[in-house]
Amino acid sequence: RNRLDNIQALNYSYYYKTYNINRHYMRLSKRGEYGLRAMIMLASPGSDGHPPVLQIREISERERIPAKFLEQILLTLKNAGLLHSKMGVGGGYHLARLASEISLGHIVRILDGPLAPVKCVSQMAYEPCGCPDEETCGLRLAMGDVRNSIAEILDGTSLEDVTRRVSEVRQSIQAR
Amino acid sequence: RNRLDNIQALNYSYYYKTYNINRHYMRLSKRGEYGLRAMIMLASPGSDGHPPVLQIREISERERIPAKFLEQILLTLKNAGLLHSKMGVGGGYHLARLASEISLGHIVRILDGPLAPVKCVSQMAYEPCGCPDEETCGLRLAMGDVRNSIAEILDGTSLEDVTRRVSEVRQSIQAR
DNA sequence: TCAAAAGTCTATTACTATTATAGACTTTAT
DNA sequence: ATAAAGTCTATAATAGTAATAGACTTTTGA
Repeated sequence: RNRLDNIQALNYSYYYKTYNINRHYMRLSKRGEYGLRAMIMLASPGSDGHPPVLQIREISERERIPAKFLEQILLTLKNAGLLHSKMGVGGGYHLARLASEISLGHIVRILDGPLAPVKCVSQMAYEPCGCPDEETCGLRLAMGDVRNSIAEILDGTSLEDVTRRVSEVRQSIQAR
Repeated sequence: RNRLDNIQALNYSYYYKTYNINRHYMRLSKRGEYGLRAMIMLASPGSDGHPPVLQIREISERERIPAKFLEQILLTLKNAGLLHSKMGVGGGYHLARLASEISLGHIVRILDGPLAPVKCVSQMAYEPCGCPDEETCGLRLAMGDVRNSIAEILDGTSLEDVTRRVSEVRQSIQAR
C-alpha cells in the first residue's frame, strides 16, 4: 500500500495521463523468469560434462530467488514432466530430459501461459477477442506475426542452445 | 471476487501446481489492445480516402470498448502527440500524423510500457535484473533475441501497413 | 534407529496494478 | 442558450502475482 499511497498523495488517479507507473506489460512474470533461470542452471554441465543435480537451496542462493517461491516453481515444472527429483539426504532436482529436448517455449508456457499477445492469435489457448470480424481484424493480423516470431524463437531455442551460447560468450571474453 | 471464490472453494491455494488459472503473461493489456484497435480504426481511410474524425462514442460502440475507459486511453495517446482532438459539436479525434508515420511499437510503448520480456534487455527502460553477471546471463541472451524480434515487427509496422493489409485481405475474400 | 537433509503439499497473506465507473467541468457549433 | 463533444480528477471493483508459513514425507547414514 506504500506505493499507492505515495502516488495518491501526489494526485494518484490521474495517472493514466501523467505517470507511466511501472507499466511493463508484455513481459515474463517473476515466476517465469525464476523458472527459466533455474532450468538454465540445471542444464549447465558441471565439471563432469553432465547436467547436475541441484538442491532448491543451492539454486535459490546462487540466483537470489526466494526459496519457498522457487520450491513451488520447481514442483510445477516437475509435475509438467520437465524435472525429476529425489527426496532425502543427497536429493535434489535434475532435468527429466536431455537439455536439447527442452525448449524455452515449453517452460514459459507452463509457468506463464500462452505466448500470444492476444488470445485470438494463441495456438494453445485460443479465445475469440470480440472484434466484429476476426478474419479482417487488423490487430489480429499484426499480433499474429508477433506471436509467430516469439514462438519461433522460444520454441526453437533449447536449454542446450542457451548453455552453449553462454559458454561461447565466456570464451570470447576470456580471449580478450 | 467470483472466480477467486470458486477456486478457493475447490482448494484454491494449491493452484501453482494444479490449475493454470488464466495465466497469460506475455500479452497486451486491455488498455493496449483497446488503444491499438482505436488507432487502427482512426487510421482506416473513409470513403474520401482520408483517415476519419471519430467520436469516442462511435469507436466505443463499434469496437465494444467501455466508453469511459476509451476516453482515458485516447487522452493518453493525445498527450503523447499521436492524436488531435476537437471539442464541441462535430468534434472528435483524428490522427496527429500520417498513418504511415505511426508505428504499432510506439502505441504499445505509450500504453503498455517497454516491449522487452525482462527489464535488463529493454532499450527504453533498462534495469539490472540481479543476475551475477549480465554479460554471460543465459536468460538475458535469449530474451534479448525475443525483444529484438518483437521490436522489429512492432516498430516496423505502421498503422498504414495495417490498414493496407486489412483491405488486401478483404479483397482476397471477396475474390473467392 | 534416529536425526538431519531434502522434497511435498496445502493454506494464507500482502501487495499491486488493471480495469472500469462516476461526475463535474470546458469548449464549440448552431 | 442548448446540446454535443472532449477534459480532468477521483474512486471503486477486481484479480492475480509474489511471497511466506508450516506440517508432512522420504531418504541417507552415523
